[in-house]
Amino acid sequence: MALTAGELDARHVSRRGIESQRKIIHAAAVCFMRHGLEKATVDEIAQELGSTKGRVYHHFASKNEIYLEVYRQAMEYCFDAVLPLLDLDIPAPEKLVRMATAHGHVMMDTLPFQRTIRLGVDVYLRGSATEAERKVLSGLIAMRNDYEALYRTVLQQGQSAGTLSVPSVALAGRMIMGALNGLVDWYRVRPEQTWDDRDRIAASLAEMIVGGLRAD
Amino acid sequence: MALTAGELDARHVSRRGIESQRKIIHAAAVCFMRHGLEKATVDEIAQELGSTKGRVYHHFASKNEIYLEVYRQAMEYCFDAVLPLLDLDIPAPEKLVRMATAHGHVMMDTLPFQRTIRLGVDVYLRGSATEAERKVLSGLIAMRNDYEALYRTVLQQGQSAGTLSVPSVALAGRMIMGALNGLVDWYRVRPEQTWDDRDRIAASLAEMIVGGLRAD
DNA sequence: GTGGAAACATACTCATGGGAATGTTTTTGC
DNA sequence: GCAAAAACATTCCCATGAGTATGTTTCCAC
Repeated sequence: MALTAGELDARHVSRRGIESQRKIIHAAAVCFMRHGLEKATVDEIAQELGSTKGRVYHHFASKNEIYLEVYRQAMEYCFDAVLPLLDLDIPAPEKLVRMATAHGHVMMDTLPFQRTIRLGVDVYLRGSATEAERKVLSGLIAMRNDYEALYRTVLQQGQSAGTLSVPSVALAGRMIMGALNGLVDWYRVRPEQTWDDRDRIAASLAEMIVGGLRAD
Repeated sequence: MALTAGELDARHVSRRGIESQRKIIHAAAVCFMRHGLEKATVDEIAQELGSTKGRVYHHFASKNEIYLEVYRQAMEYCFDAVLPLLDLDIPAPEKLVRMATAHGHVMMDTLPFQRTIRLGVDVYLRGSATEAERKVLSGLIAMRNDYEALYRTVLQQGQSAGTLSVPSVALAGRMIMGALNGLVDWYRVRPEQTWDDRDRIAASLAEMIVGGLRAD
């Protein structure tokens, strides 16, 4: 399931090259967030790096490939933040709140990446993608589904344990994802904002979301 | 606040012309949903109508103008469905559930329009828009905010009446919108689906969302 | 220290699609 | 019923931006 970086293209190995790739991905995410997937040009991404197109196309075969890598990175951020929480030995409602809070943090901390995903998702790449690219995209969409499944698992556990009252696990999962991902639509980074400020947002949001699912 | 159709351009008046505009808007929404805002070409929109570019550009000055009109239409669908419910003399929690359910229905019934909004929102039009177009966009964004304010009003009423427990009205409003609008990301139209099926989705979703805000 | 490959920059090609210009038909006001 | 304006269709222009080809420089292996 885990798609290793560079699946489309196994040329790059050097340490410096990897670092350059990372920077390109990050610059691309910022540009995608600013101007959208199409309006953001490869030249602009290069400029964001204080560089030129040549550098970008040396590391990536196409703009699509860059987008896919941003997508993958965004998903990895989510998994890294939430996976550890699954092992916690706490009641399902509390675990859900913890997971949702963590997800909220990721949304705010990696905003350009998460925003990029929302901008196109499946609609981008339609037609104008190679067969290989489409396969990678399918894998990423599956990855996203796997991520949502983490929440459904806990929902199911809570339902079985009687700590949660969930009419439809699938629908509840959708609801949770929607409410949390909505963050990227309205959250704006403010320099003076502290971690505590963001934590209040994430925790409060998580509590409201899970609150509607608690068994009373 | 209410922006009348054709604000950008007051040429069109005839009954037939209006009808043609409506069809163009609808075809555009479908195309935008299918291929995204940029990938959807004006030629494709025309083809969706069984027509050509000439027709489209006779009624609209630019592709941007079409997008703005789709946006406005989407918002009108929302207002039309929810505004009447505000006069209902029922407790805030119940009213919220009714509003949320109605909104859910609109999301599913006018999917192409609602999906189009999410595809670009503020990010689309950046730079490549005339001053007039940007002003219209500002109005539409304000309209969207006014819509969310409807929910905040009821939230505040419930808070005051003690029927709701809302730590942050602003945040709760965001949460509700996010959870409901998320519908357009995963909902797929199925021919065999009845109104009752959709109502179960909308009602169940609404109940989960508001459930977390009830005063216990 | 030198050959060669990786890591870029520079300069080009070329398809695409928005929009304008222009022609043709249909409708409508009088 | 006849101008004339609206409602289209057809054709063309041209800016834009993805991708390529070809340099030039930097880095590392040996």
